[in-house]
Amino acid sequence: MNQPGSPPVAVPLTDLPQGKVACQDCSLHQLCLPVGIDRKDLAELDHIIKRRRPIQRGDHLFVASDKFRSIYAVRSGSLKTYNLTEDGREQVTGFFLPGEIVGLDAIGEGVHACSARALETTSVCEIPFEDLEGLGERIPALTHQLLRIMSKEMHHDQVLLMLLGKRAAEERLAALLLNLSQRYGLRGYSSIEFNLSMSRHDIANYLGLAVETVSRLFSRMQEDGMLAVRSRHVRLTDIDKLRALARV
Amino acid sequence: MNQPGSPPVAVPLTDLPQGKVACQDCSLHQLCLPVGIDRKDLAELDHIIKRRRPIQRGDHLFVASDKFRSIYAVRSGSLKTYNLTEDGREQVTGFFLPGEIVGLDAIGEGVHACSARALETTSVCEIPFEDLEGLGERIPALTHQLLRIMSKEMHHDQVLLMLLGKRAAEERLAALLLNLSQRYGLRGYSSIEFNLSMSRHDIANYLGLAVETVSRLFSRMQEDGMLAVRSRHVRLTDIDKLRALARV
DNA sequence: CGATGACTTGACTGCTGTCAACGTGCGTGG
DNA sequence: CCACGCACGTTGACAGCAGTCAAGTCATCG
Repeated sequence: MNQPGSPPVAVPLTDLPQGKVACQDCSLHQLCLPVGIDRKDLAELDHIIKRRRPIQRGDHLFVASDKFRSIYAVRSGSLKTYNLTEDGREQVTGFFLPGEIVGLDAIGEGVHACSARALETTSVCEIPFEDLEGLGERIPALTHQLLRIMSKEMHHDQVLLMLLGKRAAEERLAALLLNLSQRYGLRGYSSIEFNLSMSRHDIANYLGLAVETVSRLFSRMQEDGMLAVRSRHVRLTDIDKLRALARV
Repeated sequence: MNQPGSPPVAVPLTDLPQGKVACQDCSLHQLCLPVGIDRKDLAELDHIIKRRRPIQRGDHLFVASDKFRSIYAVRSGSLKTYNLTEDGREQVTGFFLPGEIVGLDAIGEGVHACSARALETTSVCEIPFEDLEGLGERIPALTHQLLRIMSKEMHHDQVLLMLLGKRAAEERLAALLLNLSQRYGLRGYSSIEFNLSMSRHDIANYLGLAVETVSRLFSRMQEDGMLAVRSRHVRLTDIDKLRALARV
């Protein structure tokens, strides 16, 4: 992990052939940028993508105010994105699982608007944006999928806004757990039992709560029989109860 | 205004030639979709745009779950977008001023994710999304600008997330006022004196606060000499103080 | 096995929401 | 033109949820 105090720097990563899986053969095919793109065009997309040595827990993929060059698809592991206030407080704005795209909010200004940091050992596919735009001119389906992904992320942000603006602490945590459950499910993992890759601190931060509050909530929800939690391992034992709580 | 109780419906609007200003001649040219697009291509864009009779304060431009057909550029007036929770509570997610684009978060699902309602008499340019995508295939600059706009809106959401998650009530209001100030300025209005088109209720809702809190904050900030407020008219009398408060 | 960071639990405080009453401005209709 | 009604906005009193501070437990890793 980067030492606190020293300003974070995105780790410079050398290209390595290891773990190179073509888009066509990638298990995340159905969740990622390739959705709706035919085999031939996929080969072209594959061609511009750079695959890199995995980054370690705590390493930065990019840092706010870095020049924007690429967007990134998570291949394995997970990331968080966050912003810093001037006085150094952090706001976690998202968690990214395999198949999800990070860095889209930098397109507008040409500079990264947030920082992205690995929650565990994580590999990503780097997609140089200039190349992607060029490719998009010849493959409309690619642009359409990019627009869809961005639009969905806008939607995600709005759900989060709703959580932070209108929901009590308990509802927020329930909503996050159900959201993660669904996303793990889509990725072929269990949707009722999973390991959180993010710390209590990150969860609290994302939900706009204090760590202690999150901790108390986990305990209470366990007492109430809706989940079993031991450290970062969570099992949802009463999804309906959770849903009622989250009102989703 | 729609009667409370009856479910809101987007007003069906007939096309009218009135107030028809071509994109080339529109004063919002530099703020809107046309940025970076040359004169010839602009004529094509102009061709697909529909201009409509103004909608009245309280009318809906679209409602969440409406089928997605078009995005809209605000020509004059202003809008708010909002979501409803299942139990009917509202979360305002954005205010839109002339030159800003509404409806982008519907691209992903093909269905509007939020509702958009006029805060005052408002005219919009309707841009059918299918046509726009088609045009984008021939005019890459158009797609680029669309991506930029979406990316900027993602950025806006993240700033708002930061406000709701990490900021005290006073900082939130200061940040909103400075943000509006800047946006009014860009549009050629005064950036230190303006009329809010949104009610205290909408402001409170947007900032995740109670109306009473917002009202108290306006009073306190006036006592502290950073602004003068009378009903919806606001004059920022000490922008530096406001900035210090908002920490922007 | 000890050190360090992550997490939990408890005690207390304070910000902001809720409830309530009152003031203000605007449009409508007599 | 004025009186009325209604929506919007302001102010005050009070309470509760969640934050802060503090201490202690647990887990992980060298």
